[in-house]
Amino acid sequence: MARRTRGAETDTPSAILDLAERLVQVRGFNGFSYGDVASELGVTTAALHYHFAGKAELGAALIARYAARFGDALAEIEAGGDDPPTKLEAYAGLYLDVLSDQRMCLCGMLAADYQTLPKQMRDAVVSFFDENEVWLARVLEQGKADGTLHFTGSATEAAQMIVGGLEGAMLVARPYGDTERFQTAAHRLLASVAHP
Amino acid sequence: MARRTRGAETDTPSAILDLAERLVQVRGFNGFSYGDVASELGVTTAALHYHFAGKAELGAALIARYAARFGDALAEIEAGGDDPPTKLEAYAGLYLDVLSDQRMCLCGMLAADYQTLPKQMRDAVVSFFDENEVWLARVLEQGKADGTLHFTGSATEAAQMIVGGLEGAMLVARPYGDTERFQTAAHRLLASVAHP
DNA sequence: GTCTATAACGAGATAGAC
DNA sequence: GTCTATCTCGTTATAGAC
Repeated sequence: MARRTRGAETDTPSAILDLAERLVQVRGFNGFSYGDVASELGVTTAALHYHFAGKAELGAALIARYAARFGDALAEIEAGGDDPPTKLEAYAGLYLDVLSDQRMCLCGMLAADYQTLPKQMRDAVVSFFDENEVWLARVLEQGKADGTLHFTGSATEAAQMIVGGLEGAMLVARPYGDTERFQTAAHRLLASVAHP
Repeated sequence: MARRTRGAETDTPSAILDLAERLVQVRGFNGFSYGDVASELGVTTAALHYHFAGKAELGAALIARYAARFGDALAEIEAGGDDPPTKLEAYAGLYLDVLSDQRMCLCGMLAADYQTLPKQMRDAVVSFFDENEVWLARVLEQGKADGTLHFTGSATEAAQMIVGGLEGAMLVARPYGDTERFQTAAHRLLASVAHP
């Protein structure tokens, strides 16, 4: 047969990215190796080097795919046409989905590893946060305009607090293995921009 | 001469802990080696193994010392006798001090590395967060009682949000190299338990 | 208490066969 | 596109001299 049309993880590069993504989200960028990915995939590390020249390139590809997927999810929320408070809930839901899979946000994890990352990865991590904050700030402005949200200071500042707050809630919830803990914190964070 | 009475970092074990602590806070537990500490200290790795049997023991000692120091700082804030809102500001100030030194909170960093840590370290990380939350919850209760703080839900839930929020604000602020960003987020977090 | 020496292993990477 | 084989280096750890 030729090759699957849309089966997502049938090709090797995607399978590598899937495995490496999970490993980074669970163990950190310095906590996994080419060998880990190769053995889980049932190939040798040489095969990995064929698809991704080195760990830096693999890491950069991971962030690019993750950011694209996250961007798609944001666009989908936007297209939903719900009111701003509901959009914020949906946004927090994206984080909850990741945490429910026992993972940390990829870029939150890489933020911890930041000082050890190759340049290309560093810039991509910062861009991820920038994009999230721009999207959130827009939703917050919408809410302020239509009266469904109420907060002091700039929308950007509020957006930065929400991104940091959600990342931190994930970070701390994981050692406790407690998604409830995340949800409670997330609701409190969102409530802080919802009440007059 | 005999040996310094209180010069803090004159003895080798303390010097090892100081260097290792900074390395973990900057690079993560899987981002530094005995070799890094040894070369910075000007000794061999064999000398390190004399003082700390292995990386797991060194890591456990790091958390124990860090938690003790943090506990002392909390007791000092408590002893200050300020009102609850001022105590919360002082608490956030502890995080700012760490971040201003270009470091992540030791236990926040280890929370990211959690899945790769030896058991003894895992338990100590969770205990650190527990102690912080108990202390914060007490301050929040005080504030609620004397009318200087106002929040919905339990004090423990609010405390968990604050700890997670501050850790996340640090986590994200570091890639930006922006302490202002942390401070703005921290003030917003504290404001969410301060206004009626 | 620190050193030299060395063991034992794992990690990232490459060359060249198939 | 994947393999075998190999290289080089870093990391943790130990034995024994000083």
